[in-house]
Amino acid sequence: MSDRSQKRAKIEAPKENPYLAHLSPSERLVGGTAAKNPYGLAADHPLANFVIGETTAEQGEAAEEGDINPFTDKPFSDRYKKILAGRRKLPVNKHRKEFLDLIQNNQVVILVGETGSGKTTQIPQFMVFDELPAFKGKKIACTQPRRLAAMSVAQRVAEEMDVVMGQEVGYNIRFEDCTSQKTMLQYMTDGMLLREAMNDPLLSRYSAIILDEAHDRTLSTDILMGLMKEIIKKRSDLKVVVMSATLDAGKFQKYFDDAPLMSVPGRTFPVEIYYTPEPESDYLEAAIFTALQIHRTEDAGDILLFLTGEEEIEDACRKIKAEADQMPDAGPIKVLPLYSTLPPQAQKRIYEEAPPPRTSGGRPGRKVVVSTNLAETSLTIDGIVYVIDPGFSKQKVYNPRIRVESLLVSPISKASAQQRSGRAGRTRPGKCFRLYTENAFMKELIETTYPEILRSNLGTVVLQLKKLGIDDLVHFDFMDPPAPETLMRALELLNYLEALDDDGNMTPLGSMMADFPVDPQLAKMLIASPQYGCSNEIMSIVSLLNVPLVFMRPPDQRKMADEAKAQFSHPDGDHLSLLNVYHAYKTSGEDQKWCYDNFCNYRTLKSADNVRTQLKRYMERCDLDLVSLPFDERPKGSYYTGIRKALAAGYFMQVAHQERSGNYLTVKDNQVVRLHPSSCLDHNAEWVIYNEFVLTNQNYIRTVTEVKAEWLLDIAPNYFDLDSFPNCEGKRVLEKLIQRRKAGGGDRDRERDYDRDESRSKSRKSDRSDKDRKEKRRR
DNA sequence: GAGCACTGC
Repeated sequence: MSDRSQKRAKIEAPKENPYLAHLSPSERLVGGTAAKNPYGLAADHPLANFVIGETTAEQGEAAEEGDINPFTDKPFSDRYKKILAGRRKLPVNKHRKEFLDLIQNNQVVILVGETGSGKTTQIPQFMVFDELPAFKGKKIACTQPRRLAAMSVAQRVAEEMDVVMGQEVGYNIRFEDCTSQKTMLQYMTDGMLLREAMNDPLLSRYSAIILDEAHDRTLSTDILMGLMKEIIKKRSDLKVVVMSATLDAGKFQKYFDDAPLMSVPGRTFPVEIYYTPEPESDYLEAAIFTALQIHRTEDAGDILLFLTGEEEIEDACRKIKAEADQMPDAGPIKVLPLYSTLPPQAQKRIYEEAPPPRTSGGRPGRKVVVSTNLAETSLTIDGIVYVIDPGFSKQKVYNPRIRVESLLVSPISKASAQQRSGRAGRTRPGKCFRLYTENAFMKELIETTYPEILRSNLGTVVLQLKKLGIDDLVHFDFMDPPAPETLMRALELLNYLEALDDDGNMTPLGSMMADFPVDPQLAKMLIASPQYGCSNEIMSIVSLLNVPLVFMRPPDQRKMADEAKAQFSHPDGDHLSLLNVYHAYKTSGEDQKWCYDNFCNYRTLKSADNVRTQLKRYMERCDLDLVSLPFDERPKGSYYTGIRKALAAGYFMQVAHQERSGNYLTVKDNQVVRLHPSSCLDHNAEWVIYNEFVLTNQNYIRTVTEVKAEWLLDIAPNYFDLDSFPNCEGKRVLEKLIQRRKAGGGDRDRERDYDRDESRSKSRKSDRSDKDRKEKRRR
């Protein structure tokens, strides 16, 4: 006890300022001295007797049950009282005292709460009454991995506290800061808090930080947890609560040096689990069969089926619908797909009611939702009684050897299986059909899904850590330390980009790169772009690279869609086509109909424009010039040449060279790759840079633009140190080029670039017609 | 001649 009071020294009460008496407590706080503590409140104020860090559950509850809202000084509404009654029934409410005891006597508390426990809405409020953050000129933050959750929980809590959203309670997510000077409780995305930490490494604006959904183990949550361990050493006044849903809380507890753990039961209904007696050879077929079986034989109640991706889902939906419609002894069925790239209005259909029976008293109608992992955590569908879990999902994996991230259909974890089955018991008892054996569940499934940090390229993570002032990455206390090779790859990348020097220290350039909310390569490109006279264009291109594909291609209108896309094609590469699309979109007046007519995704373009506005703000903040080259500059083509050089300034490590065989080989790694068929690059380009390496049945490079070997040597001499190159044609070409330069032809070489550009474009046309003729002959 | 699980700044 005494230890704590030393840490959290009581604040001496200043004399109340009578001129502030007409203001609400939180308004009195802003900038005023009275604001510093609650003792500046009138004696009959609901919080008058509260001592920060020493309040009791009874005090908090009494204040909540009073007539006057202590944070606004307004009478509580009737709606508030109704909501309050509901809150009192949440499982977490019984643990208010226990929680306060723990948080008052410990700096870090781990809290395990199952779904429906109320932890996300109530715990932050418990803390508000104990911390009274506004009286200290501080705030309480509660992080969420997803934006939607941050927004909707904030909305809910604002209602529960009877305040206007964005005032005392608010949220802060990218593109939308819904907080004010008065905000004392702020929900936010974990990425947002991380970004804040990069500029305020002690997070001094907060008196308490709650990391919610920590079991999700997002990259940001993992970094934040490591950061919390650092910060609490330096800020004894900071309280930290780590909230998680799964049972592996012991791991969190251990990580935070045996912090106390509190467990709150959930409020869900029992779910009966069924396993298959034998392993299934074809999970898709088994899943469809099971869905139909349930539909024919089980009582009313909707079905949720988990599959791995869009194509599989659409396929399954068709088959289930077709077969169910053939069943004479079953009720009507409504089959609905759900995945993130589905347009929002199609996504909303999952909330539609199941169809009624064909005749009164007939077999029940049923809704079947066929979904990706989206329905496992991000979205909740009420009314689900039956869950079918084939046991697979697509997961990101990173291969540091070839530096490639890819998606792989993999078995899920036990935690994931549990989460899935839980979806059947939201509103009443349910059943979960696992399409694998109980033995497989027990012995083959891993406990929890590997955290993202073990499955990702860590370029951005390492840069962020450096920006946070963590110099010694090898000894940084990761909850799960990434493979040394993955860290090495990241350090190597950042060193070549000159974000880190040879000793691994962050350069001023690296510090600036970390400010941009994009991959390091793209950040480098943005920062270099003014030197190439084209920062306006690079901002547009980078924005489009940071949103999903803009080009729509409905299966039944492929030809039209491809024709529409061809209008934007630039012969030298896809990055320039993106620029064309952006420009056309802006010229259309950001017209939705124009997008529809041209097979462009309006929402995507709109969000790209949002991103661009943000990037522009960062560019200005970094004092980078916003410039364009004159379009009709002589020699011809220099406008696009400037842009391509700027692209190379960021992408010089993602280069492929075309061998005489016609194959492309990636530079240094010597992976055989092909241009993605969607590429608009229409001629044999010897050197290309690419945005993305897509690993499917074949190796593809996607979003590709032609560059010149000369540029690469100029831009990244360190990377193009040929001693480090494996033997290949590209290496020999570069060697010859270097020899020629040594012989003194360097500058003339560069002047001739543009001439060659023109001659190249001529030969390109003849290439094309050559090819066409050959095609015809073959037929 | 194609296949984008899901988030986030």
